[in-house]
Amino acid sequence: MEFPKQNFPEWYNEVIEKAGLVDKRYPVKGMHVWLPYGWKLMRNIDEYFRKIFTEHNHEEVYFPLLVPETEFKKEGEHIKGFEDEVYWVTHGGTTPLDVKLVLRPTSETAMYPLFSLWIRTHADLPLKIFQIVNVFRYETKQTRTFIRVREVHFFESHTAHATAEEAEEQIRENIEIWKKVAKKLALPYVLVRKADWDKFPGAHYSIGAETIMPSGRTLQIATIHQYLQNFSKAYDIQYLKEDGTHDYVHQTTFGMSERLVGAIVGIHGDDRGLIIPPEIAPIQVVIIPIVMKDKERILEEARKIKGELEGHYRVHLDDRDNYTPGYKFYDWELKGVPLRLEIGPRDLEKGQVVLVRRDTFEKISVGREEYIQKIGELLGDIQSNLLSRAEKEMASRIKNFDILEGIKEHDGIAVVSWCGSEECGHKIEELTEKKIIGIPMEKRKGKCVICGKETDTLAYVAKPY
RNA sequence: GGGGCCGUAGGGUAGCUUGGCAUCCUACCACCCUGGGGCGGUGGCGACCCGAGUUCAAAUCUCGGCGGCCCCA
Repeated sequence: MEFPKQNFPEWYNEVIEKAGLVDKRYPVKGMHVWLPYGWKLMRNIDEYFRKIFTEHNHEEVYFPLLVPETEFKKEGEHIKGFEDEVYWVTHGGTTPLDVKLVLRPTSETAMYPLFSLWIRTHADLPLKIFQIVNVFRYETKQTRTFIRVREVHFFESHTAHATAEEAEEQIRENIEIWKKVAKKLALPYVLVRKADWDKFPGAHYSIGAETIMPSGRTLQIATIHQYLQNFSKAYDIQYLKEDGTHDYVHQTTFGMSERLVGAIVGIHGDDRGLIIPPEIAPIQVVIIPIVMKDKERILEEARKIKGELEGHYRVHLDDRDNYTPGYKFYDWELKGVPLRLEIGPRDLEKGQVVLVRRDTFEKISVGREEYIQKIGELLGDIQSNLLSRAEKEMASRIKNFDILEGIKEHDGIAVVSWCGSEECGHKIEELTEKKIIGIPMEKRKGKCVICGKETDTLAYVAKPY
């Protein structure tokens, strides 16, 4: 690595390419190529989404990429929020289309016309589906790999319920799912309710999971939205109740994206490169044979070890002949493999292997009779260590402020009392030159930093990506 | 939204002011030598973002396009 992590923007750009996550040279702005190693990481995350949402009674579907303009424009707030940043398909070949098509920026407008056909009676509810697809947004701001891109690898779940209470219950369930996801990825976060002017276009309210990157900027890594009947009225999604009357369904969504990879890179990495949490690492253990005179004997032993570990862990044997062990150490550290296993002549003699942790660089010699189990313990320990040290780091960047002074310079989240009015909210944003990224669940008595009114509402003020 | 910097082999660069043979490092290929923290040697392959203009001549100057990076709002 050429850049230290302190130099975050440069470090970030360097590590994602050198570690083999993406190739940014694709000649369209805001779009990059996923390389095998990076794609495997993304796919491991996707697989977890499939598992956890299936356990929570969601079913996977796939809707088309193109949405007709007529459907896209049905919900007023939604279209206002997105019309400036969608890609339009205007021609079929050389023939102009009668009805233009948009590349989905998210799939509400693709799905809900079909929801209207699928949902007839209360027996059809709740409906819970998800899909993992690419969405397109014509970002006008500076693009950043994983963090702000024009083609986004996206997860979205959509639910429909009979009552507002059931939709609220779904929001609570989504939060529980998010907690599991965050643990799996070892990501620290805070949950906030978005300010009214900042909620998802068309939503009744929005909840965001926000984390803090090393630059001090916050990154929204998951969003949960309560729509109530805002979309069902626009798309005429009605069901027949037991009493014979009709009502519109109540809807929620949950979205996550490749930003999670950006967060993992930024939050866990160090001066030597990536550190990938064991739970989702493409390779959990890399075996490096230290081959000297006994080349064949050691390689044979390394292959045997690989065979022994394969049923338990995701393991890779680096038997490249043209590189020295030292080179391989640096290489796999850059790629963030959580655990390295060295096997050389000395170990062979003693019937042991050497294990080296990526998070602490601790070296552990362990006998062959117990090493399989020890690896499991170490991987678990690395996972929890990554999370706890990231949580500590994040907590140190969240600071209370009684006055506006100092907030501008604070690298992280400033917590202030706020009366909740849009007027005072915008003043806070203007004076601090930052944004209210949301309202924490936590309440505390105080006086609004702008108008001085008594309040128990707090605001998180930060510079978001 | 505003400002600035930039585009030369796979990657990183020199050359650009003052137009004329494109520099070095790395990677890659071949052979030799090696191996518990980025081995070394010899030889080789490989580039001026795209388009238009000025000119005898453009990496270099002018204009446009595409793309990248940083900072500020």
